[in-house]
Amino acid sequence: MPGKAKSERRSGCPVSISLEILGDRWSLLIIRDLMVRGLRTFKELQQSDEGIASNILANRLRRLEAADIIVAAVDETDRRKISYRLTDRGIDLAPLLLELLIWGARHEKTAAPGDLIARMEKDRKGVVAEVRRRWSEHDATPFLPRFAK
Amino acid sequence: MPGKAKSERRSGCPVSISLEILGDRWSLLIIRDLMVRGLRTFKELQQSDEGIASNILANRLRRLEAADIIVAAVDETDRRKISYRLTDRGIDLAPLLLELLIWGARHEKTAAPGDLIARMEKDRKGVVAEVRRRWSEHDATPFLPRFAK
DNA sequence: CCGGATCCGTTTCGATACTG
DNA sequence: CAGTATCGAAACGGATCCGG
Repeated sequence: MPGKAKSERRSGCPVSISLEILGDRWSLLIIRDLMVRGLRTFKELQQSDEGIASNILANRLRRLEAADIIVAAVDETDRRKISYRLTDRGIDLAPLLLELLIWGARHEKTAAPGDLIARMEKDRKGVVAEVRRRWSEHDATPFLPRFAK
Repeated sequence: MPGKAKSERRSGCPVSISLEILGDRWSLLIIRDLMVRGLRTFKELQQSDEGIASNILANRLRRLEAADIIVAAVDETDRRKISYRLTDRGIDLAPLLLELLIWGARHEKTAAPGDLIARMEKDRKGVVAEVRRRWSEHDATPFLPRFAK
């Protein structure tokens, strides 16, 4: 790669650093799909989110991997497939994602399972614990069945 | 290929919509500066975050305003100044921002007030309530004194 | 087929300079 | 002070190609 070191200023606040990884339209969406929708493979992720370009998806996956938020591993059941999983760091994003989900449900009137969100809001800790439990057990069950298309 | 509308695909999940607004490196940073650092004016915001370009800042401020997350108003004390404030929708982002802060403090080892974060983590509700209280009272006091430069 | 890599036109970003 | 104007650089994203 020619020409790498360019703009090298950043505020030093942890939030900034986090946003250097998460601060784009796709990264958190990918994490949501992994965490909450139970998606695993490149193709599943590509078909979700209604059309992320394959090169962009590949780029984000590598960035998230480099940030130790996800890991790529050969699928246990199907040796040909690669499945992406959240690391502990990635799972720790559950509270953040939950709040994002809650905020979106509250303020964007997209057809979202309102009652489910309401339950989430009342039991944040329980929800996060549930996500954590499922992931530690390698349970691929989607937490949310599906969002409105 | 002509015929189809251009970029008209988006998943419909509230998270996606939210990320259409928040999904960039600067927006949440600006919100943080308003909410947590007590910054108000264009210049303050520009000098914070170590160098956001003025055109980008202007652009983001207008986007956030269009999304009804912030409002621009003539400063009460100084008629020449314009001060930006969070709307109710914006204030509702407090839990999200708190989680982002916690995650960053946990996983990015930037010089952050670790004990303060720890207290935040133990009393999320209290912190959010405090932010809400200060904003409802038009109290401009920064919640966090200052981050490491 | 799956998981990308490459090419390439378009959009957006961002640094600097400038302005009401 | 609070922004525009400009313009090169980077990112995006669609199509296509490719190794396993």
